[in-house]
Amino acid sequence: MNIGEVAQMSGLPAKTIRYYEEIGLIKPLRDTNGYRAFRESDLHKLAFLGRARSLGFRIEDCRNLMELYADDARASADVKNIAKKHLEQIHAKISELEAMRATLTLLVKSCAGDHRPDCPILKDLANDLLGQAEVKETLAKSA
Amino acid sequence: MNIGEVAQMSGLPAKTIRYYEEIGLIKPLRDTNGYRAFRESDLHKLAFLGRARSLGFRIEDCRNLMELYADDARASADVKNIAKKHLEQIHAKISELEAMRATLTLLVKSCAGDHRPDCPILKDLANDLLGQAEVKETLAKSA
DNA sequence: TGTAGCCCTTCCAGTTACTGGAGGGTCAAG
DNA sequence: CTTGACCCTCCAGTAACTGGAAGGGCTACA
Repeated sequence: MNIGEVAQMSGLPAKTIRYYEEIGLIKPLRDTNGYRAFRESDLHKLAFLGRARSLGFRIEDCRNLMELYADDARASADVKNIAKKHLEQIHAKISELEAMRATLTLLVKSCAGDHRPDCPILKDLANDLLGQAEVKETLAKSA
Repeated sequence: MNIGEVAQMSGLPAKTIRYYEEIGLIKPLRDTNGYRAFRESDLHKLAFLGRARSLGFRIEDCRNLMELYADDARASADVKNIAKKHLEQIHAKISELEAMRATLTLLVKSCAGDHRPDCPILKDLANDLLGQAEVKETLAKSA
């Protein structure tokens, strides 16, 4: 199979597939004309990678997961650990984003959004630091 | 003020402050010894940037927001639009992450996590593509 | 006056996971 | 024989920093 076919079947862009080869995730054969010759096992790996990436696993996690997949003597605990750590990071990211969302939602609601310059969003961005007593002191000292 | 002090007060790393100067977000003066000499207005801008970044605004949004902040004739609608677009992207990202979380949570729960190789997580990753009828057909044709 | 230690400078490289594009071979059809 | 759709490699760019090397400046203390 040429790269176009595997791209089609795996849903990954050809560019990405070349990149995965470059970083050693797959090792397709080569035809005499220099074209990559993908075996079914390569396609399988690409599918695995696509699925893992769509679940947000980082490339290095994907590499480890593929190694575990290939290792008949693996312990499922190793797989589970990778997944659990990833899940924790997802939790953390969601929390972070939800905090942003909460603040931004309030700010957007409170802004008139008309032709006038008065804007609670800008006020919030500006009035963060310099109202703090600690910073005022520091500034006073250094003056 | 030297960069160390503003770093302290703004909570931003000195490296980041230098970077912000490099991309033109701030323009501190220079002492005769070549050290950056920050005014209070620079510190104010850095605080603004820090706050905006902590709400997840991209640098280019920050740049636009700072321009609007400096423009007495701004329309709050312009600010609100930037914030609304950003909020939408946060929504989208949260949804994406929540989908991942849902799937991963199930997978992690279903994995024994012991010394045995059997692992539903790896099964899920592997059994995505090659079970699909469409791909089977394509493979059959090209064989 | 020397030197230790911390602060500051610039510049270069690396991070993540691709993506776009230039410049140029290959192949199948008409 | 040319046209168009493939394929190749290599280089650069993305976002927003971060780390580190190499070197100069400043203050304090012996």
